[in-house]
Amino acid sequence: MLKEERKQLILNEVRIHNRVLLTDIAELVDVSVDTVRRDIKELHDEKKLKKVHGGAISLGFYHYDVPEKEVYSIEKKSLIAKKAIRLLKNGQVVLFSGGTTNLELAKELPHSLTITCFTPSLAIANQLVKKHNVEVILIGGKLSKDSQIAVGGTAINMLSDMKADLCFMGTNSIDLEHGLTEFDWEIVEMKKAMIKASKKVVAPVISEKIASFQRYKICNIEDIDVLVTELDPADGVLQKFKEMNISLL
Amino acid sequence: MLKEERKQLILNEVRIHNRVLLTDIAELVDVSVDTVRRDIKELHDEKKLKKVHGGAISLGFYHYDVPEKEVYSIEKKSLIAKKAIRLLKNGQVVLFSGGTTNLELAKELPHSLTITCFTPSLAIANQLVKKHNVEVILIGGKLSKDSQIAVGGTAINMLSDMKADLCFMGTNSIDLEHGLTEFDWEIVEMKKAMIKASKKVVAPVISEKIASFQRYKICNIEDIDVLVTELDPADGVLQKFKEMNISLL
DNA sequence: CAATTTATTGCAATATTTTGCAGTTTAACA
DNA sequence: TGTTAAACTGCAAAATATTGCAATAAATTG
Repeated sequence: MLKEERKQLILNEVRIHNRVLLTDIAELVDVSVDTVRRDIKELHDEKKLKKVHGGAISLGFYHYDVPEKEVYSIEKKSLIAKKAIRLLKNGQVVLFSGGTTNLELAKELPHSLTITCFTPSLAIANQLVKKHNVEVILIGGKLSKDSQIAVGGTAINMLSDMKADLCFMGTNSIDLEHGLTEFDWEIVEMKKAMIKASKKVVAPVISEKIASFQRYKICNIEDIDVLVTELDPADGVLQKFKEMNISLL
Repeated sequence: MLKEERKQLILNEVRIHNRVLLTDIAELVDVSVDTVRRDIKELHDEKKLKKVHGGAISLGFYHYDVPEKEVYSIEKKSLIAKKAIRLLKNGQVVLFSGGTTNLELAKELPHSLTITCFTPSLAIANQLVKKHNVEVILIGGKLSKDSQIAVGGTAINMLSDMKADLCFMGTNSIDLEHGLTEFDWEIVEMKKAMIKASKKVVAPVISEKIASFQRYKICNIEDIDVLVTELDPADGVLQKFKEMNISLL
């Protein structure tokens, strides 16, 4: 393994977990702790992370402290992303909605994957363009200020002209009875159009969002084909979904 | 095996695996490591990959989290931006092409300004959404990898349905005889459509780009209404433009 | 076409970088 | 304050980089 590669891996680990232990990395890439220590020292000098006793932590984490909850949710999202990526195959056309879980998914897409991605989300497009083998197609329209997602007629029209193999539908609220729901009507319209434009709908969600609902409905639970959570598919919380014939990951 | 063949092979390996080892390539194509090293050095100089100790890694991989690339001659661009902003009035509809000068313009837009901005550029949209009183409308389409601008039929269609008050047309080459020119045909098509979609065309350009031209033509000099440079409007370089009835700023 | 230049490639000598190890020092924590 | 894990130092082996050079192939020129 190249040194630079190792350094990238360390940075990525820090980004996902906010901290790394020298010993973990050493074991992971099978080099001595000394080497990892030197790598981290260099990254520290490059101001890419903060070296601490026993390992390193992310710069952002150190300066303004992220609430504990947030840290763990990044790890959960990363796990969900890794699971969801297993659904992707070369040559597919994929539609990404917005949301932080989908953002993590976009970040962690392997560079070797050759797919075409449609997205109305600025943040996700920013990540996708970094992947050399991913063709990115921006869905245009008025940018909703808070979610940074293109909404409105233009965007929905563009969606009506396409059919994706897969849609990663991020969501804030999912509930057995109420289905997928949102509080912003413009976003609801977009998401409805996205579901219509896809053969298969995948919902990557953190388990804490299960059994919550908002004002406006996007779709029924049955409209979801695959549910990806950070939990084990055998977890009790998910069994009702399984009974409704939704694949779990 | 030809040298260029080898270089293509190396690039391809990097594209797929995100890294190559000198020794692997040397064995694969049966040349000495010295030769491979020289090939990789050239590719590095061409900025096609990043040479590292023991091999090379892909640029995208390396720049995992470096969103902001340093802008060349930022002071001049900032001055141009400040001048160009004087052309804006509340309530206007403005079209932004890509380019670093336009990016600087987007960054420096005052928060008090209430305008509607259309842009096919990811980087510029990123800046514009930060301005609370700016409504941003993303022009969708296939994202060109290097320029990060939406191009193609969808984007051009969207432009054909609109009329902006003003268009900030960034450019790499401007010349009295050849007009505005570009080397990428897809971008040329977009820029043509943008000019057609605007009542008034403003070209913010660094003076060093004056009197240079590329392969493909966007428009004639006369199609430009206002030329904004970092120079004093009385500067000798600009007088020919004044004679052609172009406003200087 | 012959002569000359230029580009490409491999090799050898030397320099530099990377890495792991051992010994010592420093910092964390109960 | 003593114990332990981690950090630092210097060092040597291995891998990689650099440089100059010579042999050969390819292109250019008169």
